[in-house]
Amino acid sequence: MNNVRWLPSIPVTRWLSDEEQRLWRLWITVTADLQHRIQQDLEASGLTEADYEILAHLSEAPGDSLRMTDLARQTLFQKSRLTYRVAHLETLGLVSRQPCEGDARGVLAVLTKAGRRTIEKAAPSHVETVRDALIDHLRPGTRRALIADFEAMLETRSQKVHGAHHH
Amino acid sequence: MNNVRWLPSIPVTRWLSDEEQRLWRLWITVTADLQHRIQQDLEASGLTEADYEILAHLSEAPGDSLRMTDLARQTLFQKSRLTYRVAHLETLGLVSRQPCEGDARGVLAVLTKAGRRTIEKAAPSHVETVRDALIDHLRPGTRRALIADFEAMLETRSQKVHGAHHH
DNA sequence: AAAGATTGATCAATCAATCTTC
DNA sequence: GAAGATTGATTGATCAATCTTT
Repeated sequence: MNNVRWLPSIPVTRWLSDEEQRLWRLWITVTADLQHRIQQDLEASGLTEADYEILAHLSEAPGDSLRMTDLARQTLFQKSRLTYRVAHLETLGLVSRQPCEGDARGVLAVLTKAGRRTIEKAAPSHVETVRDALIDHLRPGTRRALIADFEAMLETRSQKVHGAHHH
Repeated sequence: MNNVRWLPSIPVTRWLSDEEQRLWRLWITVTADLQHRIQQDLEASGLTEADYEILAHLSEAPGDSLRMTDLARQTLFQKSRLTYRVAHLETLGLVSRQPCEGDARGVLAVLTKAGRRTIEKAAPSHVETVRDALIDHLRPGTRRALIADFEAMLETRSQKVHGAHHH
């Protein structure tokens, strides 16, 4: 697998070129600004970014519900974080917890009617924020190039992970 | 300034197209993964992402030092967050606080020798992580396109902010 | 024992005061 | 009073147990 292992192993740091440096700084700025504006926008609905993500995933799930583990996978949250956030959403009346049919260990997080109203009310301005802070500023060519590079990147990654399993 | 203000103001939500949606999901995934791997990598040096940023900015500043306010501006941190993080770095012996010449209100954060050793030790693998989780996966054309779009975006933004000042 | 989920303790981030110096 | 910086209180995130069911 490691086809250069017989070459002298000199740990040379490949520092960023001026252009790469510039891109990295811009990336940091744009990302920070994007996140900040998303948070600002969601304040009007009394939601955090994490809360919005949870509600969004539930609203797209069949039966407006998901098991905690599946929801954790989709949102990329840790289990404990999800537990705390869902508990919070429950106090707001936006989500309810229900026992899981056929598996007494499981817990189903279900979007309530108030939860659906909330996410549907918050969504338009959230999308507008994402557009205004990112998407609308990327030209069609940039979008296509990014999608291609990102997908190739994730493809490489999943192959690496898969490859690591049978060493 | 608002050249469409005489048009009927129908608040139509411009939902994301399939391609835009795909890009946005990829962006979220890539960004989350990038951040996660940066954190993982810095653990070896006992630093958080925030700590690294602070040390990095200090190491590039003249005299290895910056006033708290300036450091906050550069890192995009809030003042109180910076106070807590610098206090922590001080307990680690990586930064020291010194009174500010000529302005008794100011506090100078100064990189110590241990601080410089730490950042110089952490930097190579940090850069490698940034490359491996992002930069190296963007083709030259994608990089140029991104830089152009990002810069145009920030330019637009600063004009808007500037314009808002003399309403 | 492994999977699903929660809890307690700890650390980090945020917001609204507060304090000092300009 | 405004700028520079810190503090206290609160909320959020994380990690290592813990508990139950499979």
